[in-house]
Amino acid sequence: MEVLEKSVMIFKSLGDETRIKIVKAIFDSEKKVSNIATDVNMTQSAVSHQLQILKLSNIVKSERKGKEVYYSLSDNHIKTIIEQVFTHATHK
Amino acid sequence: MEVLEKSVMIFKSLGDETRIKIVKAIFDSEKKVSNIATDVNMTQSAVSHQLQILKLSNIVKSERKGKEVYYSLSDNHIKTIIEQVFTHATHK
DNA sequence: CAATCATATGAACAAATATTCATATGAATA
DNA sequence: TATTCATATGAATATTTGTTCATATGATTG
Repeated sequence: MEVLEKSVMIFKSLGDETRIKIVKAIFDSEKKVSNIATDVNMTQSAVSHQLQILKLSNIVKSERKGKEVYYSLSDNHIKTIIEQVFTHATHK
Repeated sequence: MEVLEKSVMIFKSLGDETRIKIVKAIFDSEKKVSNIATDVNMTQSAVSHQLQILKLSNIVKSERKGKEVYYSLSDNHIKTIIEQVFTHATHK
């Protein structure tokens, strides 16, 4: 995939209130799916679907630990991007 | 509007191939609508609609000069954000 | 001030997307 | 190994979104 397409995917992935909430929920530390669902007040299924989208665009990564799957941000670069946008949104 | 909502708007606005192309077209210098339309190979109307979305989320600003309206990025912060995402997309 | 040029906008249609529901998969444990 | 727990996934539906077409607005110029 081209850089432009990938960039669009990243923006698109973050351009949804549910997904931004998910990202915020795991911003500082990994969480398992059921806890994320509680945090963002959505069904397990809906959250799982959205997590797959975030994963496909390399925004989050996952790690299975026994029965549970833990999700976290894929790297610090993503954090920087999100913080920048939050800052921009704050001052405009 | 809340910061989270505004942030979603910014991401959503940039999460579309047409709009990213528009943003790229005016990345270094302002351009009038008709020239943007030519650059991104779309109708004037479609471009104008998308420019309104970009404007609503404070990504671009506009200035009328006679009959023509020139669009440019609203500030350097937006540039930084886009460059960051492009960099991330390049390395993943 | 009528005509023309540039851009904006509303409505309609088509395409993309999010959520729900039912169920499948995968792992632990009794 | 049958059951239970946690997560993933497919299909269907409902909503959102992008483009087109027709036309409106705003500004220049003859």
